[in-house]
This record gives sequence, C-alpha cells and structure tokens, in this order.
Amino acid sequence: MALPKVGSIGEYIREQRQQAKISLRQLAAAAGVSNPYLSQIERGLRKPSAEILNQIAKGLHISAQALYVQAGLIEDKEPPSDVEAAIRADTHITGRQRQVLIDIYESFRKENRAEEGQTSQNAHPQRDPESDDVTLPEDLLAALEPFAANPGNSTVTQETKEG
Amino acid sequence: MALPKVGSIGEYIREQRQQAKISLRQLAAAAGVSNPYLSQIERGLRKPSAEILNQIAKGLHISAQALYVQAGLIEDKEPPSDVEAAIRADTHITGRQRQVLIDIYESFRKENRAEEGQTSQNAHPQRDPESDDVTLPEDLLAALEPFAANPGNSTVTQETKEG
DNA sequence: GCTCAGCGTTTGCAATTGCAAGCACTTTGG
DNA sequence: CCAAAGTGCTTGCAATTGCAAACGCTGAGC
Repeated sequence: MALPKVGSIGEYIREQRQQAKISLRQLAAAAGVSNPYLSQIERGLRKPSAEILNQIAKGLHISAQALYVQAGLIEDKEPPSDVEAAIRADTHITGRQRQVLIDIYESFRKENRAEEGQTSQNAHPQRDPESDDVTLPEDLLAALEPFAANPGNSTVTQETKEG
Repeated sequence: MALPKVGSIGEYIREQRQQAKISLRQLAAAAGVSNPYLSQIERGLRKPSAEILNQIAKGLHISAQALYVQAGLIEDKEPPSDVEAAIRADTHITGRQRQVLIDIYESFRKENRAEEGQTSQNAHPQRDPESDDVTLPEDLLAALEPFAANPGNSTVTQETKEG
C-alpha cells in the first residue's frame, strides 16, 4: 500500500492552487505547512494527515469536504449540491439577482472549461496574470454596472471571514 | 502541541464503540488498525491520520464526517445558506471565483434585508422586476472590472424571466 | 556581466505514526 | 488449581510525516 490514490488529491490541490494563481510557497504559508512538504503532497509523494489537509483547504478557501472527497476519505456523500439549483431555489433574492448570479456562475464554469483544455498541454506558463484572471461576458458586465453602491463593505479578493 | 483536542475524538470513538457493544480489538480488526493503536487513539495519546480516521468510521458504521467534526477538522457550522454552501462545495470554480460569487450573493442578501427593514415587513421577495435597483459594494464592482471579455455569451437579458 | 528575489524541488533529520509482541487483569471451566 | 480466552494497556521498533536548510532554475534590475 505504498501508492494509494494519494495522487489524485495532490493533483487536485495543485489544480486548485494554480487556478487561484498563488505560488506553492504562498499556499504553504497560508496553510501553515512547509513549502517542500506541500510540494511533495502535490506530487503524491506524501500522504498528508487530516489536520494538514484541513489547513490546506482553508488556505485554498475551499471546502475541506471537497478535499476529503477527492482524497477518498469521505464517500460520495450527498448529491453534489448543485449551485444553480440552490440559486434557483433561493427565496431571499429577486428574480433578477438570481439571473445575474446564475449567469456569473455559468460564465465561470465555461471559462474554466476553456482554460482547462488550453493549459492541459501548455508547457509555457507565459500568460498575463491580469488578462486571464476571470472573464465575464460583456453584456453581463453591463448588467452589473448599475450595481455600484454601498462602498466599503465587501472583501472580494481578500480573505473573507470564512472561519 | 503535545495535547491538542484529540481527546474529544478519542472519547467520541470510545463512546460509539461501547454503544455498539463491541470490544476494542473487534473495532480494531474491523477498521484494519492494530489494537494498541486504537487504544491510544481512544485515550487521546495519538493523533490518527485521515485515512485511519476514515477506516475507524467505517468500522463503527458511522459517518466519517461526524468523526471529522469531532476531530475539529470540519467545523460543525451549519451551512449559512444553501446557495453559499453549494458555492463553497463546488469544485468546478476557482477560489477567487468562489469568493466573487459569494460576495455578490451576500451583497444581494444584505441589500434585500436593508430594503425590507426600510419598507414594511415585506415577506415577498418578489419585488418589482422593473424597479429592481440592485446594488453592489464598490470594491466588489471593482473586482468585477477585469471580467469583461467574450462578448455575446450571456443571457442576462434585461427581461428577467422571473421563474 | 552580476546580484537579488522568487519559483518548485531535493536532501538529511527530529518527531510522530502505526504495529508486533508482550504485559496485567478477569472470566470460564475441566 | 491452572490453562484458555477474553478484555484493555505498555513497550520497543520500522516506517512515515513534516520541516529546516539547502539546491538549481528563471526573470527583474543594477
């Protein structure tokens, strides 16, 4: 049992980290682990403990459960909580807000799919960190224009109060 | 960190085992770990890895998630909302995208609450689709600025097709 | 050219996990 | 009485985790 399916979780962590556009060292610092250890984890050379796994999840701002599932530590659990369904079912927002949220979400999904196919074989990570950040369709952005208000409230690209 | 909160999970395992009326050795065999090691885990002398934890959960026929919660690896916090939980659990989007979505959603919620308080207690989330003056925090809008791209893609048309 | 800073990786090494073997105790029973 | 079989616990010891200190590489700036 020297090589279980640890590889998958390492790859998953690396994917998430690269998608978040942060360096290995940055994530290591955010997660409170050493850089070399994180490197080995990502390459499947080490099997991180549950504690480390949780810290990495926090550093990546993703659900620890998602990591555990990837690691095969939690079995399939419940239906993969469809974001779209949840948004549609939410009664606390207006129809227009709902539509905007769903559009943004779908836009993200679409963009990620495109990037995945692009970068899968791309050995040259020479890309504008600004340009390919996240992209939204033009008319969607236009729909967001009138939203400006309530300054000084959100912490969008920074850490949230995510405990 | 000689004595973390491992004690709680050990006690929890022991409680569950005794409730199931099985001996330490039986559970150890069912979980695929050695008896002495399980003994030490139950007394909080060892901090089991995620893999071991999962095997013990299986041996106990309980949810691995319950064990992780007890171990403090997954915070028991109930999902703030289905939408937020779904967004956080989604593995198809990046951390930053997640952040943006959640921030937008929370912004919507906050705005709606504010308006609710302003007007009378309007229990109907469906307000005028026309006068839908949604507002977003300033920095949140700023975070959305670099998104413009891929024109002609979205369906965020002005006509809210109000489900 | 050279230096400084950043990236991911490799290399020993202390600390810890996890186990095989054995310990002390209790109950059953020939 | 004493072997046999059950309980949980203690003891070394191999294997692994996790880290500090390096390494080689690339790009920015002097």
